[in-house]
Amino acid sequence: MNLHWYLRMLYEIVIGVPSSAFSIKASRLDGLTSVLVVGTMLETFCGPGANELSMESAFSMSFCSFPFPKAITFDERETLSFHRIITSGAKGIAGEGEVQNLRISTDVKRVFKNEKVETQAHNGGRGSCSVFYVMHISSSSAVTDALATLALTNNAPTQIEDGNFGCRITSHTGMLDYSMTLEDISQAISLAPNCLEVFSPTKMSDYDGNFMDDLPPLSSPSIKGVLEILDQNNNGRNPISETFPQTNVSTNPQSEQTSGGLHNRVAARLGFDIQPLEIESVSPFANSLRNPNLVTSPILIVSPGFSSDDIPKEKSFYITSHESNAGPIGAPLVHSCDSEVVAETNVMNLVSLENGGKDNDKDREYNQEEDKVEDPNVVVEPPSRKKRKMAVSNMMGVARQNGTQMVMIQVESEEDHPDDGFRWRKYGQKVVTGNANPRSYYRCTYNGCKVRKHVERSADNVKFVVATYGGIHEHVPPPERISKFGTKNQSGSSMSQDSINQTLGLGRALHSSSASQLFPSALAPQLDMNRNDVLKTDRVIPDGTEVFKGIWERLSHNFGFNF
DNA sequence: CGGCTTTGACCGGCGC
DNA sequence: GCGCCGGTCAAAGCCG
Ligand SMILES: [Zn+2]
Repeated sequence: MNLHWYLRMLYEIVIGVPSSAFSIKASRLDGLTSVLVVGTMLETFCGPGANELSMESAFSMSFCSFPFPKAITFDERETLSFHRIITSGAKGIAGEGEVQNLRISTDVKRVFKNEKVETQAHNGGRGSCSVFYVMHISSSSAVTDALATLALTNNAPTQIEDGNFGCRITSHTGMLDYSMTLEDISQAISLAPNCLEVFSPTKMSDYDGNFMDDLPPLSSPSIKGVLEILDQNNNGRNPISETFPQTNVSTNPQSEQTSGGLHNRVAARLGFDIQPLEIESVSPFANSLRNPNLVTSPILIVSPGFSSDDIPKEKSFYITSHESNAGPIGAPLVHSCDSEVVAETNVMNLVSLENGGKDNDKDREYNQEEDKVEDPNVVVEPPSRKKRKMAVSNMMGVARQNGTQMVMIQVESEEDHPDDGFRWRKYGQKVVTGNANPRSYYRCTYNGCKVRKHVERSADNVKFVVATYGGIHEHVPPPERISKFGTKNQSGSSMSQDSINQTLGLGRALHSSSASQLFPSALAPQLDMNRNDVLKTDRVIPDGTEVFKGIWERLSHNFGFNF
């Protein structure tokens, strides 16, 4: 193994890439951090001393109470050492999780109709991290995809490390994510005595001061610096083998030394100090506000007065208050963004369209409400709406129509009526002006459920299917779907009422998921961790192309790499 | 026969 | 008021 290369790659990938490619400020602090490839999988690890990590959104699955096969039960999870859990609209990709020896892991598989697994993502971690962040999946997946691509392209050395927190990813998969709920988090907390706080942002301002978006530019350590650190760390010990178990997670964060801007900020916010960071990874949310081209999202906020040019024929689009009826948003789309390595269209943009001009008073009212729960990913982008829209691969929008909340989701799909977890009965079809593709009307077949939706192929791009949901399911998705895998909730405990309420979209508790905050999850397709066949609708993800390009350029420039 | 789609009729809101 | 249009109804048909 070429340690030199390894270290450089380590730095670049773990620190440099997020910074350069995504404007995610990050820094490498004391301790070992590694990136390696096992077979076709990329692995990243944080060594001893790590107490905070933001790397992989899929990790949120580890804390989910949602019943899915092979779920990691809370009491099995090595969460004891976490003293802080930070979520940021994270969603774990639908898939399965399992406990492997000495690590927490989640496996994510993308399974198509033919049952063939196309991509996989695997995450594993140990309790050596007392804190971990969960990045917005759209960004984290893009990052990890890029990293994986890069590492694989360069035949990164393979190394297996059992002892530490890490994630192993081949390629991110679907768009169907599970949203962590407060229930999940509270359970995690209850089982993580060292977890002093859970940061569950509910609106953009929650991130203020808690992430590095408003911090000075990252002062990336030079290669020399990295090597120096390496020398220090490697002083007599193998940086890789040294990583193991860290059982000495500090129980007294206040006594720990702080390091790093984010760290200081966090400490300040918390009122006490926390342990040094192994990695600082910042939510890309704020960055997306500034630079939508870097970190993108499939979410589309449709403002009142939205012109028909943007969304044909929807007469009344009003931003809703996005109350907190969180729940699984199943939008096949959105949030997850991940990565099918594909076209540039995979780069997602979250766009908040400006008012079209009419109903300004009302618009303003709605907008204000919107601001309160503004999704960090929302990008105000007045002009060139159409153009932006074209760049969006998956979108989600919220509107109010005829007094009922409407959620619009655009997802790439070959099927005219992508499966979203609920059962629907078609009750009409019409061709509406502005779109030669017929619009189909569906109503939820659940007894008494009033939820309806209409689905149509996008006039702009027939590859996309636009589904507009209205109403809230006051029930869970059809059991047959949930029990598809025939496994019971292995977390040992059944869903609490709150959890159920959230699932139903009735919950009023704040939700950790920004998406859930934005959208009445129950309106959207059910996010079902148990379904492997749903991912066919989520082919929208961000492409790693541009990211990789950025990485490549950076590597070439900094290190003279010539891949 | 249940569950679903198809499809023309119907209806109500809105703009002219 | 009239006609357009999006949305819905419901009878008929399809299918396993
Ligand atoms: Zn329903």
